[in-house]
Amino acid sequence: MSDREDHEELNGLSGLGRSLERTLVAIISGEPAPVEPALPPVELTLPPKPEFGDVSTPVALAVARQTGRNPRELADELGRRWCAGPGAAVCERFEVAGPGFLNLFLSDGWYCGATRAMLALGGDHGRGVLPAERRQKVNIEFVSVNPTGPLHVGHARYASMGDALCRLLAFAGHEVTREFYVNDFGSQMVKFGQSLAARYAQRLGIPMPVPDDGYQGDYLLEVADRLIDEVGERYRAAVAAAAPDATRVPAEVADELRSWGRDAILARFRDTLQRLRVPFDVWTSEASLYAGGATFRGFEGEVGKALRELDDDGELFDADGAVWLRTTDYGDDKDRVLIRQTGAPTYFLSDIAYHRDKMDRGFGHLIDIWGADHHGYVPRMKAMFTALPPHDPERLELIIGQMVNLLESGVARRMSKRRGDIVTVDDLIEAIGVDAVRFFMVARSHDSTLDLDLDLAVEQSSKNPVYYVQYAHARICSVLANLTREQGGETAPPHDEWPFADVVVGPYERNLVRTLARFPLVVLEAVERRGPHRMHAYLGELAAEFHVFYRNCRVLTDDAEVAAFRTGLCVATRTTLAKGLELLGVSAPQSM
RNA sequence: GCGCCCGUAGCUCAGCUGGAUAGAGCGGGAGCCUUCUAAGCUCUAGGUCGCAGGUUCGAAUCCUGCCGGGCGCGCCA
Repeated sequence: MSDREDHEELNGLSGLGRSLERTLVAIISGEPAPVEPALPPVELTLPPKPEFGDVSTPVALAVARQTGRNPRELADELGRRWCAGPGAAVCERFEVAGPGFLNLFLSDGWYCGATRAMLALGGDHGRGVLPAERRQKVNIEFVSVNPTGPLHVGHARYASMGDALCRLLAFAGHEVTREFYVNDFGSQMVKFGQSLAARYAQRLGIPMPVPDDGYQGDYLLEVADRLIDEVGERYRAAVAAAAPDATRVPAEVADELRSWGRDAILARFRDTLQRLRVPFDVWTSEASLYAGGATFRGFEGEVGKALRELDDDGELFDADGAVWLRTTDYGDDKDRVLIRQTGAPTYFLSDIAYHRDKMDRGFGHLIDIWGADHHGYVPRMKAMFTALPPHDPERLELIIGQMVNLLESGVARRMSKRRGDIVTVDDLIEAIGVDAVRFFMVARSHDSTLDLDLDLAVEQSSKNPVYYVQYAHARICSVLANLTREQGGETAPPHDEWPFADVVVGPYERNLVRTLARFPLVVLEAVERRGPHRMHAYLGELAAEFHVFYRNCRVLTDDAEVAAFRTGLCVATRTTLAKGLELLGVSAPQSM
C-alpha cells in the first residue's frame, strides 16, 4: 500500500485499526518463532478519560497471551514503530498504560481529515461495513400471526425491532428479505370463522353468541358490518338455521366467512404496518403450503414435499395413530406429532414445510423473531432444521423478544385478550405517534422486558429521548439555514471540494468527531449482535455530544476557517443523525 | 419439577465472544438564556454489578451451585 493510500485510510477509526494491525503483524512475523497469523483484530476504543489519549487499544494484551510476550513491551514496540512509520502523519505521541493499553494522541490534522472523509461519504458513511465474505442473503420473518384480530403492542415491538434490524443488515451489506408468515390455517381459523358468523348473525338480528373459545373482540362487529355491506343477507338462511350455535353453521358458509374475514384482517395488517413504516417484501400464506404439487399420504404442495423428504431420510415414524418426527435425535426433549390421529396436520408440520421452502428459495441465513411466549418451541425448530437439508442448525436463528408493559401514570396496564381489552398498534400510533413508537420499541435489548411509558412518550421535552434526538437534528438544520441566509451562499459545497483547511481543533470538536467516527462501528455491532438498541443509545450520545459542542462552539464565527470546519461538523452530524434515525424508521424533522 | 430470559445507582436500563477508577437517561440537590432553537447546557450526590464458590495476571462479563422475578412446558397456534 502506498503512503498516500495509507494516509487516506487513516481518516477512519477502522482505518487506524487496520494500519496498526499491519504494523503488529510485521512485528510478530519478525519474531524467531512466528505465531499463527490469526491475530485478534485491533479494536480501537474511546478511552474513558482524556489522559488516556484520543483512541486506545488493548490489542497488545490479547496478543501477548498468544505470543508469550510481555504486553507492555509489545504495546511499546507497536507504539514506537507505528508512530514513527505509518502513523507519523496523524499521531503526535503514544503512551503505554495500565497492564498494556496503547493510548494514542492524535493530531488536529487527523480530526480535520476524518471530518473531510465523513463529509465526502455523506449518507454512505458506515454503509457496507460488513466484509464482503461475510455478506449473505438473509430472510427475516417477523410479526407473523394468525389473521384473527388486530395487531397489539407486542407486535409493535417485534415489527419495530425486526424492521430496524432489516434496515441495519441491509445497510451493513446483507441482502435482506422481510417476510410475513400468515397463519391462516388450522383450528384457530375455524374458530375465527365461527366467531365472524356469530357477529354477522347478530347484526341481522339473529341471536347467536360468539363461541366461548372464539374471538370476542368488538372488532369483529365492524368486520361483520363491512361484510353485510358487501354481501347483504346472502348467508341469512344458513346462519339462522344454525342459531344459536355458531359451531353448527354449515362448513361451506363458515369457510367463506372465514376467508372473507381473513382478507379483511390482512388488509388491516397491511395498513397498520405501512403506517408503522414496516414494508414487508413477501407474505406467505400457511394455507397455501397445502396446495398443489406432489403428494404424500394425501398431503400436497410444500407440506407433501417436506413429508416425502423426511420420510425418505427415515426421520418419521408412526405411533398411536399419528405420524411423528423424531426430533429427539437432534436434541429435543420429546418427539413431535406432525399428523394427528384425526389426520389433521399440526402447526409444527406447516412450519417444517415453510422453513424448508425458505431454504429452497436460496437464502443463506434465516432469522425468525418470536415473542417470549413461543420460546418453548425453539428446541423442536432447531431439531427440525437439523433433520432437513442442509442439516445445518446454525443457519436458522431464532430471536426471542420479551414482553411489553404499558405504563399509564406510572402503573402497568394489564391487558386481557379475553376481555377484548387490548391496546392495538393503531391505538398506540394514535396515542404517541409513529416516531415515538418506533424509537421506544428499540430502546432495550430484545431479551429485556420493555416498559413503555405512555405519558413520557408524548412529552415534548428533553426527558423524552425521541424528541431529544430529533431536536438535535432540527437545531442543526436551523443553524445551517441561518448560515445560508447570512452568507447568501451554499450550505453544503460539493463534498470533494470541502473548503476548510486544517485548523486547531478544540476538545468539544474532538469529542464530536470521535463520536461521529464511531458510527460505522455502531452499525457493525448492532448488526452482529442483532441489537438495534445500540443504535438507539448511540443516537442519544451523538445528540448529547452535539448539544455540548453547540453550547460551547459558535458555528458562525469570524475566523473563516474555523467557521468552515464547524459548519462541516454540523453537516456531518446532521447526516449521521438522519441516517441513524432512518435505520430505526424514525423521521428526522427539519424544524420543531 | 424441567427449559429459556432477567437480576447492575432511588427508578428504567446499557455494558456480557474477559481488560484501565462499572456507564446513560429519569428522579434528588446547585447553577446557566443581551449571542446560531433553553425541546438545550454545566456541576453534584448516589453502586457489596442477587448470593456463594471456581477459572484467570485480570471477572459485571466465562463455569458450577443457590436465591428472587418473568415466560413457557398441548396430537393449540
